[in-house]
Amino acid sequence: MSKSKVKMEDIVSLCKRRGFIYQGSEVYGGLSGTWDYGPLGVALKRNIINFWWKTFVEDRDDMYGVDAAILMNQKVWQASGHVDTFTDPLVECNECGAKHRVDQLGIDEEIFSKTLNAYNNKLKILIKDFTHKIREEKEKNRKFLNLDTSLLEQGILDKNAINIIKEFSENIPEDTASYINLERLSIRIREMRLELIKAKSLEGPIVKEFLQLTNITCPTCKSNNWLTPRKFNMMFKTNVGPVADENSVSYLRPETAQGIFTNYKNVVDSFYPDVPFGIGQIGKAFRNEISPRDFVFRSREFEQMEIEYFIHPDSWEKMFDGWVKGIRMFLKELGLPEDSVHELEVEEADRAHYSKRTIDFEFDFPHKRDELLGLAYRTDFDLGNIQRVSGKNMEYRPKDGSEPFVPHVIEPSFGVERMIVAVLTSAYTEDEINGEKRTYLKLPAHLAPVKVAVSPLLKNKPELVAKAQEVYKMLKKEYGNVMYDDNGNIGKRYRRQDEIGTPYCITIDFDTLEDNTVTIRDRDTAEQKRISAIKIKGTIS
RNA sequence: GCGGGUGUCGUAUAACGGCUAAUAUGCCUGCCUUCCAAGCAGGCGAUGAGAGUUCGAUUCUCUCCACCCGCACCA
Repeated sequence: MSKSKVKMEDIVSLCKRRGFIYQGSEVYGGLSGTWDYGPLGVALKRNIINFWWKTFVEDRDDMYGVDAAILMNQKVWQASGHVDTFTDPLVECNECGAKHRVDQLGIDEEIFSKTLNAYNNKLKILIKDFTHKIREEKEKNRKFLNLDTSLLEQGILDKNAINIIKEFSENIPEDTASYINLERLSIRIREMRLELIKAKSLEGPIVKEFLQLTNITCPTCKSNNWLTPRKFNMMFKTNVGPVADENSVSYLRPETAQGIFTNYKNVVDSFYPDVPFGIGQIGKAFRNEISPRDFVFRSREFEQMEIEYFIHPDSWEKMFDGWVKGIRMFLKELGLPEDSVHELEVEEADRAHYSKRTIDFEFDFPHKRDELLGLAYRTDFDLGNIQRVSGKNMEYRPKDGSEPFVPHVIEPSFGVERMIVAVLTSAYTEDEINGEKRTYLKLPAHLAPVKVAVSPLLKNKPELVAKAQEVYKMLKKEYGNVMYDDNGNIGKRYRRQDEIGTPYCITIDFDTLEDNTVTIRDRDTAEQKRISAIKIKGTIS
């Protein structure tokens, strides 16, 4: 597996030193998986985001933008399947401590299901026994209290038993052995009920026992000594409003896509675009990753740029190919070398069950080759779910009167942070100028945080400074991201600008005062041209 | 989450159970400098957090936090 020759630590160091990216909450010792953007980082990020938006939304006739709320109705995440699929049952190995997803340990489903049935039968027998014993106690006219009334409410006990217990529960209990036994039995029944419910989602003691008995071993250390499997939810949970109860539960969105699907109908109602059309969105998403890693590559708070492209199911292959081409072009303009980008067809077994085709675009990152973005054909899975759960019709009615249909979607999904790492990795370059090493960022000009730096050749010559200020102000007005730099000597300034990827440096010297020409220096070649000051705008792209 | 490693000025490194914690670079002020990190003078700036051992801890021990590597996990 290939990876970049650029070292992540060099990029991290440069990002910190030059004000691109800092550790989140750094003064307090940091917070795992969070990163803050400094002045140059936010500029780079904005440039990437804006370029994406322009390319895929603004410049196209078939695209619409939205910006949905991060907090959404909890039904969104039930309908999308995130409440289930983002709740992974994990089990920890008692020998080596490694954690594994229970559903990936190779459990035989048939045997497991039989086990659960057997357990359920055992439970039924206990309940029968319990009911029977309560009757006996009544006949002996014994009194008892504090039996678990939730068993009654859940309909586990039959009506007769309920009546019997109700009748006695308000009376003072007699302290008898049979009473204690009954109480124990009721607790046990409740426990078993709970265990059974948990086992169905692959957690709890039943699953633990099952793993031991069927001799399922730890993939890491091959031992068969497990702790009790429990759930790990990747979604950040919170409560909306002052009362923290089940109804107020919400989640920070783990992906932005749902904000698009939930607005699909709104956009159609407002604009009634012809199919195919797409909705694009850029925004933050949150995932409580088990282990954030590799600088900003995998963090707990990240930004996505996503499109849901709504199509007629008959045309999906053609549309899919169109997106592959569009993405290739986009990546090229970000300055990513073609031989560092790899398109990986995701096999059926590995892709989401609802996807008929997925391509991962991978990149040779400093840590390893890893996923940069994904392109997935999601069929009508999402709109279908919304239709089912909300009861609202999601069909699209073609203007030509042909058969209505629920549109299928093609989803290109970009991670902003991954783009940034990829762009920095591609841009990070070391070479030599006059025998001296230099480090510079070979950023495409349209992404550079500073587009052009303006310097007076000497800063103790007022006439040069005045002229340089004049040129600086003119360019600042035009481009915005222009820097005035009079630090140290001219060579130093060039190197500083090289390191932050400024493509052009303009120097005002004594000739400028005479014929109004300046020198413009190219970052990559370090070559200079002398041009008329009024032609600067036409020269820098 | 496990195992291993690391944590000292912004960055990269050094040192030490005790004296003012060093060097380079960067940064700030001033001087100088006619095109690729020149020079001079002055200055700012650090032992991740907490506890313990000790007369004294940046150094030893423990806990926590963060990052890096491997494993595992990951639309």
